[in-house]
Amino acid sequence: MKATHASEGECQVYCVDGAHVAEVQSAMPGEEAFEQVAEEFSALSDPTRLKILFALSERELCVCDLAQLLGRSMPATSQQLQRLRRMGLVRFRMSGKLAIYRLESPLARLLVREALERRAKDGR
Amino acid sequence: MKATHASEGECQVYCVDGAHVAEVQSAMPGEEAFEQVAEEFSALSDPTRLKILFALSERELCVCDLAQLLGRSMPATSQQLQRLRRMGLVRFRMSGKLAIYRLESPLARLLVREALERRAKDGR
DNA sequence: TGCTAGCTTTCGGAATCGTGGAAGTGAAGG
DNA sequence: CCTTCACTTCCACGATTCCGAAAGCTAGCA
Repeated sequence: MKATHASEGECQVYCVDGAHVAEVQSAMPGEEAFEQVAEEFSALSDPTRLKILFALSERELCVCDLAQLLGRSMPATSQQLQRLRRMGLVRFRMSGKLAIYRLESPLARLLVREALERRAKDGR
Repeated sequence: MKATHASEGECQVYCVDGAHVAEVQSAMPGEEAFEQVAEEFSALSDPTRLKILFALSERELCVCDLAQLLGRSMPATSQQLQRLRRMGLVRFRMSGKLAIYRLESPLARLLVREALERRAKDGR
C-alpha cells in the first residue's frame, strides 16, 4: 500500500486514497440494495407508524380504533396503514364492515419493541 | 349526535371500541419515546447514510474518501456524517489534516449488514 | 333499490429533508 | 506572517412527506 497521501499532491482529487476506496467499493452492494433497505427503515422512521406497529403488537385493531388511539383523522391513519401494508408489515381482514388489522412481520414487532424498551432503559 | 342505533358496544364516534383502545393505551409508552425511536430509524432511512455506515463497517475512512465513494460533494458527505455523529453512530479522530471516521455503534453495523444480506438472499 | 357506515383515495398546502455552492474554521508548513 | 488544505457550517432551492378535507368506493341491510 502506498503512502497514505502523496506529499506532491498526486491524488487526483483532494486526498483520496484510491486503494481504500477501491477496497470498499468492491465489497459494496448495488445501488438499489441501499435504496430498498432505506425504504424499509423509512417505514419505521415516523412516530405515527411506530405507534400503529406497537398497538398492533398488543392486539389486532380496526382502523377507527387506531385513529382514535393516534388522535388523528381516519384518512391519515388509513394512509399510513397502506404504506405499512405495501411493505408487508401489516395485513387486514374484513369482519363485517370493519377492517381488522394485525401485525404480520415478526421482525418489525421485534425491532419496534426492542427499540422502545432499550430507550426506556438507559433514558437515552 | 347520538349513535344511530347501538347494537352493543357502539361508541360515541364511529365504531371505536373503548375497551380495546384503553387496553392498548395503557401499555403504550409516551409520545417522546416514539419520536426518539423514529429519529433513530430515520438515521438509517437514507441510501447515502446507509452507504456511509456500510463503508465504515468495512474500514475506517476519511471524509474525502467517503465523498469519492458516494459520488457526492464533500459538504454533502460532511453533513450526513454530522447527523450520524450526533446520534452516536460514528466517531472521528484527527490524523494530521484528515478526519478519520469509524463506526461506533455495533448495533448499527449489525442492522445495516443484516438488512443488506437478507435482501440479497430472497431478492426482495 | 336505495341508504348508511367504514374505509380508501385524491387533492392541496405546510413543514421537513437533502443537495450544491459559498463562506468560514483550524492546523500544518513555507 | 501568509498560504494551503481538509473539513465544517451557512444559505437557498427543489423534492419529498404528512396531514385534513372532500370525494369515491363497497359491503351489508332495510
